[in-house]
Amino acid sequence: MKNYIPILKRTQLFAGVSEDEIALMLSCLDARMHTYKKGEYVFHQGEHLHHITVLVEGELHIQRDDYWGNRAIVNRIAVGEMFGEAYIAPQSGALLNDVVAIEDSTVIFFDVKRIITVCSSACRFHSMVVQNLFFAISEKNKKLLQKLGHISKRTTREKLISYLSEEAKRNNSASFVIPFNRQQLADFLSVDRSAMSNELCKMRDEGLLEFEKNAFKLM
Amino acid sequence: MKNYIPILKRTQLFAGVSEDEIALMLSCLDARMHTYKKGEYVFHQGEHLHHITVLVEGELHIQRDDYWGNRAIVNRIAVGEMFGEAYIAPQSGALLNDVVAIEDSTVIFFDVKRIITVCSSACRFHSMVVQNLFFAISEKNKKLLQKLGHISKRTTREKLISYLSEEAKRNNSASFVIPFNRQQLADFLSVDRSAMSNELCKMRDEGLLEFEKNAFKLM
DNA sequence: ACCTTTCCGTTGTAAAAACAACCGACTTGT
DNA sequence: ACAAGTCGGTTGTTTTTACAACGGAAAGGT
Repeated sequence: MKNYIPILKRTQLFAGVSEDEIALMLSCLDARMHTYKKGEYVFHQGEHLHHITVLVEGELHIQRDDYWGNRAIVNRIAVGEMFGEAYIAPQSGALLNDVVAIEDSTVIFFDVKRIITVCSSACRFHSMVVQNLFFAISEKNKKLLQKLGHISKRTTREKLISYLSEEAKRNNSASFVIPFNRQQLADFLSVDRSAMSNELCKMRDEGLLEFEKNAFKLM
Repeated sequence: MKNYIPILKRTQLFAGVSEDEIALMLSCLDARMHTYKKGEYVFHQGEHLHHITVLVEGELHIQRDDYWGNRAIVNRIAVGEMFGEAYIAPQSGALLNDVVAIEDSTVIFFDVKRIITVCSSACRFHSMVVQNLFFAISEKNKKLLQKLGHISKRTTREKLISYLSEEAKRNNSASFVIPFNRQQLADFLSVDRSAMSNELCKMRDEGLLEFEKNAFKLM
């Protein structure tokens, strides 16, 4: 687990905390590590969570399959990001989604109670972690609102424009690379892949944008 | 402001804090009250927030209008609920939505910095408020995920089934009353009102459900 | 080098949604 | 009591999407 301390240091959760302090806090927060093969499930719909999960290697998708097999990628977790903050309240019910490793992945679990219950003087940086978690959840909240902004658009074209505009803005450039292939982007925006592909090409033909694979350029 | 202390006591934010303690904390948290007439904007898209807003009277809608006038109700704030938790992080940018009073409303603003910076011993219950805010944001996070679950369904019927099923579950009954009229529900689910109305009636004719105004019964 | 798999664009068809327009019932204000 | 406005259902048309199926290019493994 110590190998991953440099990665933890760069996470939102431990921002501003030194590696030495993190090492000390690992036991204080009851940290536990686990690895998953590509395709393995980290969590299943219906489970009850009591931990914050930080991804230190690989990539996770939070996804939901409905009764008829339509898959929606609710979110994508990259190295350094975490999962489970939506379920830290005691009254939170069961997990609503599946969490799947789409690459070989390593995660570290932190006991929620240990985090939000400020412990003895042993953890001088504990309050900073609490504040970091605050900001992190708040940010994730905001991201969900943004995604909602995209998906609530009525047509595939509008969804694409909404998403791509934001990516351009986020990268401060009309050219950028998105972290999804076509199928994943379609799932993310909750539309049909072929229809979306079609719409993308129409937009390209109309001169709205250019793309090659995952690299886009807005005009 | 003191008139609303009983209401604050029943909010998530002040759960477990006595009215006397709340009264003491109001100044500690730099609480400020403001009233709005029906239709007035509490916040406009593009503003920067530094406060948590608690609604103590009336009703608010968080909504977004796109370039072409389509309105999406991102969320609905009832008395006792709060807004602004998605923007408490210092790196949070501008507000992405409008917040509108749809009834004459009264809100109380709390300075974010004052909340998350634990103050001196004067506020014995401060840490409880911090923990409450944690759970509240976490819960809101979860609600957004649930709404995403509805909206990411492909068809109007599926969205309706998803939403209504959840309402039934939440009320522990096949019969329940929803807090939206038809237009608001359509906006919430990001679909066309008439198409949705049509679909609802089809589902009724197929025996899937019954309804009268906002009262629904699933079969 | 060959086979397999994945990815992405393309096409045609059927289904569904958006849109516009209208009407009757019910509220609300005066 | 009347006028104006809101609300919800209905219908027909146009636009958009979902779905299924195919093929070529690229990637990956043996």
